[in-house]
Amino acid sequence: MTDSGRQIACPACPLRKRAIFIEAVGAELDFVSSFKMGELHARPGGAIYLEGATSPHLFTVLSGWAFRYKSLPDGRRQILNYVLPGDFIGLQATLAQALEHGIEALTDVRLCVFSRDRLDELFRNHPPLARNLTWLAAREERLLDDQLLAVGRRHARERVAFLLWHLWRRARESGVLEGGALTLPMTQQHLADTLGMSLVTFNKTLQRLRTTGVFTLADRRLEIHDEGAMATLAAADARPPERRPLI
Amino acid sequence: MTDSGRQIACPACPLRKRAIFIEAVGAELDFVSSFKMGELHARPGGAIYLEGATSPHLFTVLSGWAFRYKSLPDGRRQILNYVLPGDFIGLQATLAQALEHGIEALTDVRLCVFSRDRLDELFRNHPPLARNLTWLAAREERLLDDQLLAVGRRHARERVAFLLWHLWRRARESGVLEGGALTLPMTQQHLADTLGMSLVTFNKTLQRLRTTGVFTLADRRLEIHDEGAMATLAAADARPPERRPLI
DNA sequence: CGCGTGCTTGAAGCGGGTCAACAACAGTGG
DNA sequence: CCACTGTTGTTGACCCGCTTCAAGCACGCG
Repeated sequence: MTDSGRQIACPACPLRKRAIFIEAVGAELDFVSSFKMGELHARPGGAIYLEGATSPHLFTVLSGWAFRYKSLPDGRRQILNYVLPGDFIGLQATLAQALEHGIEALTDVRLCVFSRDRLDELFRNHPPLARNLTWLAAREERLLDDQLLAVGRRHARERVAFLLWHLWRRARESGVLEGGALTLPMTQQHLADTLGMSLVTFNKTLQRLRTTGVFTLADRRLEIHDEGAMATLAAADARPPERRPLI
Repeated sequence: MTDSGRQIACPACPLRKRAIFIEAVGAELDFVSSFKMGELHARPGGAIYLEGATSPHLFTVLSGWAFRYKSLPDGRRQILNYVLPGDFIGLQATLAQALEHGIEALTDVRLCVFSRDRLDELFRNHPPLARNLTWLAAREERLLDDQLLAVGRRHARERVAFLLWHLWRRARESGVLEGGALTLPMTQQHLADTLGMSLVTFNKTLQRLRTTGVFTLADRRLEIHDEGAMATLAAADARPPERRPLI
């Protein structure tokens, strides 16, 4: 993880142009600009947060993919969620306490760095931003609810379909779909660890799903041809994406 | 779900006396008092939130147990978390959107009712309370992280031990331990649905765990004799409970 | 007394886990 | 230039843990 040279000023942030993000008003944008301490660059495989460590920083992802995980003493790992551009991370930890999860970069990741110390100021002087933070926390919670339902109660087929469908939708929302296709930055081991299954089972389930023709996935290039059919395979129901705040 | 007669004024709330809750200062306590619209009573098995419905209300649990769940179209159910006295619920839903999870009472539950409409006012005029809300959302998220790790990556033995240990600790924090024992308000079916396993497996795993003597569970009365050993069985590590805000 | 609910236990089957081997490929160093 | 190595994806064989099916028991209640 190294400091990056070029900095993007918040009002000029390319993310803000995306339709999914609710536009911010001037005063708040000014505060966010001043709230931003700098940028950080993480390389693939690098730790953004270390499990069990403490960090005085909060981040917004500018570009790239990462994942949030927890692990057991013997090495078993559960991936909790993926982190995409526009996502705000670090809120889960309370001030003095150690992080209970780690975050690791999957690609090159550029992050806006904020100081935890100035959260008070944010809450005091910028209620709308405070509300946005809470909204984002609630959103994260909804994602976890879904994920928990998948891991706990969906069959292997449904789980795999669900994850691909989920990633597809999130990638589209975050604007990282390239020409109607998604290049997945993670290995099948990551995906298996997300779904609480073994690598082998993931692969074999994927093979069987490929025969449905509902999607194609080759060389990590995912294309979903029939989103409705995919949702059916996943035993999931689609709600339209909500516009969300960007900190 | 019916209206209850007697009302407790927030400054006199018996929950506030508990050491686990951070004491509130006057101005905020006054606002919470005015924020509180009334009380609600739910009977065992009654719905506090209906999956897929909308509700203009937020709640703090005054007494009793409930659980948060999601289900699949064919009836498979995943219990996401349990709700105990002092817990704040309803934040997960955004303003206009339908609730994506349900909450059902396990015992008689008394709830403080708040209006979602006045959240804006809370954020605008009471930054410390806003911060508390965010803190509580982050806490809920940490609980879900743990739960997801358990369901996804723990073995059946560890899962069952983990859940009992988890409930024990939360019950103690919320002050619902009676004479060093916890009377569980849920059936084994609930517990199995929490852990993403079948009722039969839960029961058989429980039988095997009973022989360790680390805890006793009979007639729904749980007693953990050696908390450290229990944590080992659960492949969990204990952090001391944190004091938390009460809305 | 009869019924419903929850707990317990046995038997049988299968879904997913583990072990193992190999192919494809990229990176490295001789 | 080409072995050598490590990573990722793929597939087969085998087995165990968990699920499903089934039945019996205890208890509370109308």
